[in-house]
Amino acid sequence: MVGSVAVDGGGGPVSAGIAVLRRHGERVTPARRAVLEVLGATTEHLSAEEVLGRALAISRSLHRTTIYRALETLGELGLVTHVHTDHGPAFYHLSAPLTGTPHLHVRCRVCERIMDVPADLLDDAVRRLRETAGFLLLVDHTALAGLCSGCEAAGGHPG
Amino acid sequence: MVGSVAVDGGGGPVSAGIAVLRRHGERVTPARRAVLEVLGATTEHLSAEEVLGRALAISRSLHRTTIYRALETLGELGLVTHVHTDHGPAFYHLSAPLTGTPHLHVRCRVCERIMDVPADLLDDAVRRLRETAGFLLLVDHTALAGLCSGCEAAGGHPG
DNA sequence: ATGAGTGCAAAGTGTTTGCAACTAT
DNA sequence: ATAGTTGCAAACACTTTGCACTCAT
Repeated sequence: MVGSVAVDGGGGPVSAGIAVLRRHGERVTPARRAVLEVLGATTEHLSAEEVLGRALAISRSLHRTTIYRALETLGELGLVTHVHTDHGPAFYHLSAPLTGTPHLHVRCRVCERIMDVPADLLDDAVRRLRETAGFLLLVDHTALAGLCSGCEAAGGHPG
Repeated sequence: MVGSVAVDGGGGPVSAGIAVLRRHGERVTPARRAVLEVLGATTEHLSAEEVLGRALAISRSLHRTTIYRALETLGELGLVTHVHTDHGPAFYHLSAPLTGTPHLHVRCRVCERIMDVPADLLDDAVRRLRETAGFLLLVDHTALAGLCSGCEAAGGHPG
């Protein structure tokens, strides 16, 4: 059930997300509500495990599997986005239409933190690859790896 | 045991690799030899599982674990490189000093094939991120995802 | 001979699936 | 009422680890 999302109508990302669920005939369950609340309460990028941990504080009886399924559904509706990393889990956050701040991600190999980077960072690469190989780069679900300035200064190993 | 690699002395990547092993006091075992032969015989990018399959044709009694350990050792010596993908396994190939053809990788989300792309594809992004955030992008071990021209034409879903 | 390398079993992560029970509509 | 959701257990894919045994040096 793929769909598009409307911008936040003013009631905050949670109610905006719930409205989208309703509009698509999806049920509004405690699990989905909790996931929206968790992601709406932070600008961090959370792993499924972290979402579960915080969601339990809201709903108390949620299962890990349910979190994965809620994240999947919300993702299909365009409410939630995820980034994959080379090692370790995927990280989730509200998608740009809800937050209004599109961005890409990089991840430090040493401290493992996710950093937001400008949405147009890879535009040059996208254009080049389209022109030379006809390959359509989809850059938003993959975090490139590297060393943040702090870890590089500390002599961190590239891994 | 991190090390640097010498260019191929003319005897092909396998003997060059063996020379590097010796130079570093690493043992030259059937497993390591087989892995070098497998990767030296193709320009494809192989998963550990595929390396195992082909290596068994050479040596007959190798274990999956041993392949992972051989790939790790050869990687530390700079002989073998790997790329991570969003879903699915990592893919291995001889590193540029042995093959003489440096490149990066992208992967089609539909047909799952790995494609080589120019080594300088992300230079602009690397420079921008260094200048604006002091972040050192290490782009060589991560395959960006996308749609190859064939699968895009066929209406493939971005997944 | 001796310690690095191997085979095997087992565990470890992160994620998905099958199915009966539940609940939002 | 009833289909969509959930909880649980179990499987899944990929990779790593512990330990006794073997073989390259």
